Amino acid sequence: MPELPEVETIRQSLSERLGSARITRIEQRFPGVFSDLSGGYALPLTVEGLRRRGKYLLIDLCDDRGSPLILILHFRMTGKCLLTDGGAEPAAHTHVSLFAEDRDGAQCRLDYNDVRRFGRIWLFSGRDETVHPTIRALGPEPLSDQFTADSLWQSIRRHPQPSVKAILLNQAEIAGIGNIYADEALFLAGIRPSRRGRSIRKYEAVRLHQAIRDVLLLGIGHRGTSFRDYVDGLGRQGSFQQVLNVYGRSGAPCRVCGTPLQTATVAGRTTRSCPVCQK
DNA sequence: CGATTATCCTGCACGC
DNA sequence: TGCGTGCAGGATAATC
Repeated sequence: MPELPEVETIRQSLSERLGSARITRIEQRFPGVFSDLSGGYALPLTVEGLRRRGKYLLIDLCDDRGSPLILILHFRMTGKCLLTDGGAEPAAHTHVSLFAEDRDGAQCRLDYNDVRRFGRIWLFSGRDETVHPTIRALGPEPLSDQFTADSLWQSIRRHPQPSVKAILLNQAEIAGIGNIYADEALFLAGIRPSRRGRSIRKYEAVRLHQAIRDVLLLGIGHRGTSFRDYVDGLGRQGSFQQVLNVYGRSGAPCRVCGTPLQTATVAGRTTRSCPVCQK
């Protein structure tokens, strides 16, 4: 379930080698995962850089005629990118393979693998990721200056009825938070996930804003959370799962007060919290 | 119209 | 051991 820190780590892990590669061939196995321009481009495609927006990985490309293109990936739950020398056969459930050569002329291959087929890949002409309607509708990047305590406070005020967790998961309000980092941020902020937006006070929004930034930066620092499936673009696990406070710790003692952590369904998602530390 | 719920999809843990 | 069941969850469609 790659969220912002995982997608950022994937971006970093792929940047060095893929960031200057030339894609010579695209092989598509399972139809439906990848939607391209129906061949409206000329191979090879030169990679000009890798960016991220929310949970989306953006790969800037330039085709053989000099036309800019953008490849957009969303991993959803179990999507993975794996960059290898291409010696081994692609793993099971590999839906798309990009055959490429790196800066040194060495062959490499980027496999998109997704056992549950929830993830999607799009190829658009141009460089503007906002041609993708969902990306256009995304809220601020939580690690940018656009995301402030006041912008979070305004987001909460726009949604008095839904739970504060639902607001954090709403990509149109804040981009990139998923179930793991929502639970962790709410724990750090000392706020019960089921609290309705209308019950949140401004000082709590200020705390939550700081907690969101802290937990995302911590997640990136640990190179992501390898709780179940996640590995980066070179197949390496992250380590944030070792220091999670609540996610996946139902019934385990709270690291702060020792009370058993509780589980509930909030915003349609399994939600863990400390009944004592979170008010 | 905003909020909530169902749907997609497969591997794995679990109980009997 | 084998089999059935439920669960994981991001975005979107459907429904309330």
